Amino acid sequence: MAQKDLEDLTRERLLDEAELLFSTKGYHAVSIREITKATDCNLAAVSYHFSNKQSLYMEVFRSRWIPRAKRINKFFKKNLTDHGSISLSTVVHTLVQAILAGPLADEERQRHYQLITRELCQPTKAFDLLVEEAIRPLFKDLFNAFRQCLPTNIENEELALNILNIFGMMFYFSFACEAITRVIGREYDPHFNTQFINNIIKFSLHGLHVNVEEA
Amino acid sequence: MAQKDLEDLTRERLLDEAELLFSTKGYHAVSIREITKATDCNLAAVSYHFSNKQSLYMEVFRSRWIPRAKRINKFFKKNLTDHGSISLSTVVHTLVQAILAGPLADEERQRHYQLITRELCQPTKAFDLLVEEAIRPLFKDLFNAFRQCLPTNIENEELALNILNIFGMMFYFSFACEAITRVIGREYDPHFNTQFINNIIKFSLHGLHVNVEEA
DNA sequence: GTCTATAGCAGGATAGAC
DNA sequence: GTCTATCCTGCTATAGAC
Repeated sequence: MAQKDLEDLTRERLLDEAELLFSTKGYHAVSIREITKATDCNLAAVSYHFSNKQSLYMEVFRSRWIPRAKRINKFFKKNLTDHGSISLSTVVHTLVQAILAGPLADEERQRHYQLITRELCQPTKAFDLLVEEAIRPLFKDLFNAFRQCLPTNIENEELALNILNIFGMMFYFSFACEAITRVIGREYDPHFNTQFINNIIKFSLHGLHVNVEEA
Repeated sequence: MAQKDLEDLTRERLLDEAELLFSTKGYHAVSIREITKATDCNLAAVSYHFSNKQSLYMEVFRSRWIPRAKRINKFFKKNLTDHGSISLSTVVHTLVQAILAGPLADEERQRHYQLITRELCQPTKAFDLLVEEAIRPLFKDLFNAFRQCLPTNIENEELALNILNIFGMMFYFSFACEAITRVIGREYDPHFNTQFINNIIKFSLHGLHVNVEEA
């Protein structure tokens, strides 16, 4: 049993370090040597636990990224139903909070969105998994939620584009944070965080082109 | 003279192929062998013309990316001044058209924004160059243009965030086009292009929270 | 300026001891 | 399950012929 724990521990720590390194540097810029060194274990451990580098990469998504995405989706759904009536303002607030504040710590969030941004830029077979397991379900929930509080004359295609717009803004502030810091000269301190989160909410609410009262 | 042209030709073709490969696969995923093979020239040509791989990468930005960004900036400024009075609608239309339609062909645009997305995700020293030569100048022009047509009670910080929002949406549709196609099941045909461009313009105009008439 | 040849190294993967 | 030792491929970079 103690042996079993130890196995798992090495395996889990490999996944943690791999995710961190893959997200910050990208798949090809990271070597197995670097990962095992950071994990403080032997080079052969990757082969033993995951058989090869590519499978380790996939496993990072399977056992780290997707469960985290599901937590976010659940957080969104729960907070939405906790509100009695679903208004547009509620949906947007809940969505943006789930993605940009939500259940993730700041570094965890950055890792999460840098990983998917690399896949968005150049999808691999990992992306198919994400779409099926996490992206499409969230998209579907969002679609239904918005449908309940937007005028019925808005077409499906326009609604889809508007949802993509909101994700565009949220992703941008997540994956490009180092670059944004350099350009506008502000750190992502808690004050700035709430500032751009509120700004995205406000921008999205008006962007959706419906006059709404403050929630 | 013919000799000189030939030199330049190899050098230029290397830059073209390098940009294409770096943008689609990322720096580390591309080897000099792959670049020279695609250029149909010798492996040593990179060393001769650029001394090493890193310098070739930098030169792609210096001689390809930045001139293209300057063309876009010029396109924006020219079209803006061609309109007599500067309204908010004009600024947003002109910006979005410059970035998403503008002077670039479709593949060229995708290359352009995939390259910078990789730098946004994980800035290298190339990014400092881009900020100085292209990003800050455009940002400054945009700031001035918006200042002329937005109520003066909007703070600088909010305006900056709103500009970033718009860029977030525009970048997203550019670099993630393959992923978006997979998720929503639509190709980037000319019809879809105009559709999402118009959607971003509309969303941005309302997002900026000022009631505007159609231009 | 272009090419061949090669030095020298880092990477992924695996066999086999413990 | 962990580790050492090693194979082998593919990379960057360069020396030197043409």
